[in-house]
Amino acid sequence: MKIATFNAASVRARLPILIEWLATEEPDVLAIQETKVEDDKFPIADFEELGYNVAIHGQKAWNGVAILSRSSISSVRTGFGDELFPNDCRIISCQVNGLSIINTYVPNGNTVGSDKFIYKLAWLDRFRTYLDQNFHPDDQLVWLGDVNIAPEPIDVFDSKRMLGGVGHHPDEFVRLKKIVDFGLVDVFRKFEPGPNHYTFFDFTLPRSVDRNLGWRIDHIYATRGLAEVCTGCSIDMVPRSWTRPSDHTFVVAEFDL
DNA sequence: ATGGTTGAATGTCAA
Repeated sequence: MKIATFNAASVRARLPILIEWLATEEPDVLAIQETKVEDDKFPIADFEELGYNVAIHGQKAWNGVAILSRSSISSVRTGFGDELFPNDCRIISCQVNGLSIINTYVPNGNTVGSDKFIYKLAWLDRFRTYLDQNFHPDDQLVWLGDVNIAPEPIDVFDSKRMLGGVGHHPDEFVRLKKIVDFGLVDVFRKFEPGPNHYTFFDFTLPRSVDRNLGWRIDHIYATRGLAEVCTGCSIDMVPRSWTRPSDHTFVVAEFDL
C-alpha cells in the first residue's frame, strides 16, 4: 500500500501537477495540504476521474486539507471535535482499508514569539491530546502532512543559522517529541539516516532547488507495528522541477499490507 | 542585503 503527502499550495493551481503525478505514481492514498479552497469549489471530479474517492475540509483562501483514496473512505473526522481552533481547516482523518489516516497542516508560526508562533505551539499541544482522545499506539495509524518543523539538524540546509528560528526552534522540537512519544515512527528516517534530503524549497531563495537549500518539514509517521511493515519511504523531487510547482514536493511511503 | 516568489483575491496577507 502506497501512501503519500503533498503540500499543494493551492489544489487548483497545482491540478496539472497533481493529475500527472497521480496518473504516474498511482498511490493508494494521497494527503494534500494547503488546498486553499472552499469545499464547494474543490475540483473533486478531476480526482474521481482518476479513480479516487475524496474527503475534504477547506476554507476560502487559506489552509485546507484533503485525502484522496483509491479504496473507499469511512469515518471522516474534521477539526479537533471541539470549539478550540475553530477558524482554520488543518486536520482531517479517516479510515481506509482498516487503516487510520490523519492528515494535518500544522500552522507555520510566522516568526518566533509572534501570536502565530504561540498558536502553532498550542495547536501542536492540542494535536497530542487529540491522538490520546481518538487513537491508541496499537492502532494501525498513519499521521502525515506538512508538519512545518525540521526536527533534526540534518533536516534543514543550514541548521546553525536556522536554529532558534521558526520551523527549527527548541519549543517546536519539544512539542513534536511529545507527539512522536505517543508511539510514532518517522518512517523516512527508518530508511535514510543521512543529510541533504528535503521536501520544501523556499520560492524566495534563488535557485534553492538546484542548490538543494531546503527543509524536511513534510513527514510520514506510523505507529510502531505499522512502521515495521513499512518497506520504503522517499522524497520525489521530480515534480518540484515541473512547470508552476508548489514550494513543497511529494513524500511517499510503501507499506506491506 | 530585511530582499526574493507565489496564490488568493483585487487590499494585502500568508507562506
